[in-house]
Amino acid sequence: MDQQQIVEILRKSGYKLTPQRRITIDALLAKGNEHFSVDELYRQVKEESPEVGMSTIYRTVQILEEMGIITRRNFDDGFARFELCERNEKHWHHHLICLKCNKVIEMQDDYLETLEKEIEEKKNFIIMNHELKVYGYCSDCYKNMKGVKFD
Amino acid sequence: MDQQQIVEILRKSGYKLTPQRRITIDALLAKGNEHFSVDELYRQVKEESPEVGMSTIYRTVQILEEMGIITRRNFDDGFARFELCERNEKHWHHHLICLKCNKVIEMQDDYLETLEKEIEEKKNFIIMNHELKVYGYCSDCYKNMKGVKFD
DNA sequence: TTAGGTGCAAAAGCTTTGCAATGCT
DNA sequence: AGCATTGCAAAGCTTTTGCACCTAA
Repeated sequence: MDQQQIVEILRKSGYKLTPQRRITIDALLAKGNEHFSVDELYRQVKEESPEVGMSTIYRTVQILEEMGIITRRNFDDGFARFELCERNEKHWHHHLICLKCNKVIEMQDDYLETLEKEIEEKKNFIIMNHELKVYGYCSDCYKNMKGVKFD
Repeated sequence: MDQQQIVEILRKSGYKLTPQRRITIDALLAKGNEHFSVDELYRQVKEESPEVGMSTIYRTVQILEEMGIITRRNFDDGFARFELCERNEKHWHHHLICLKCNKVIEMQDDYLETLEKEIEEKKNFIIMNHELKVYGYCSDCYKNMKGVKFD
């Protein structure tokens, strides 16, 4: 997703393209695929335009989230973080997390397509993104585990 | 997990069993398997003991989380929610979260059995628990959405 | 007895909002 | 021109903390 596409989506939705919004969009595109907090975005925007207010960033981020351009992620560190959505190449977040060594194994595949269709039909819910965390034991830890093993 | 087990865990960890804590434990057990916010818990506790302070609830919840009796869930709606841990029976957490009104729709079904088998085989990973969050728009919000709609 | 727990109120820290001024379209 | 948008400051929110008093063990 590039600037032009985002601007187009805003226009179609009846939002005005202000300089502040353009700079904010630039700033978040500069983050690439990395997640960012509103404050981090604010500081990056301020480098180019020091007069922009924090509330403008919050309001812009709100709109962009609503439009499905960015998604909110939570890392339980006290503030919300966001990430650019890749709508066409699905960029889902699947993680296998080992309870013993805390290793995080990333899953590239999207196993959930069938599941999604079912949810959209049965629950009447428009899916924009999802996040799956699987907790358990990686093979190494399981091998070396003392005591009771599970199945 | 019942009151006695929880009390036992507290005792073993050197925490005192105060009336406030006992009432709080009763209140969260009354929530069953539903998630609850600290405020919801606070109000339930107040029904029985109006003099209990909010900070006591916060502090008790903190301890219970640390002991592994409850788990924190974040739905990005401004406050933390908690859920009783079920140690032995697998208790999956599936939630549909509306990006607009923050409504959380719980999914009772476990759609992920096939997926699990695949992961265990392909990734050589012993699954103990998982958590799936699906973000999108509930039907009401989607109906009233301004501008571009997605499919 | 005494270390830990409680209630209150105030502080913290992220986020939202009211309002007058400003600026897209 | 008309109405959305902005910046500022103030308010709102949940959550944490300081402190004097209390209490379970």
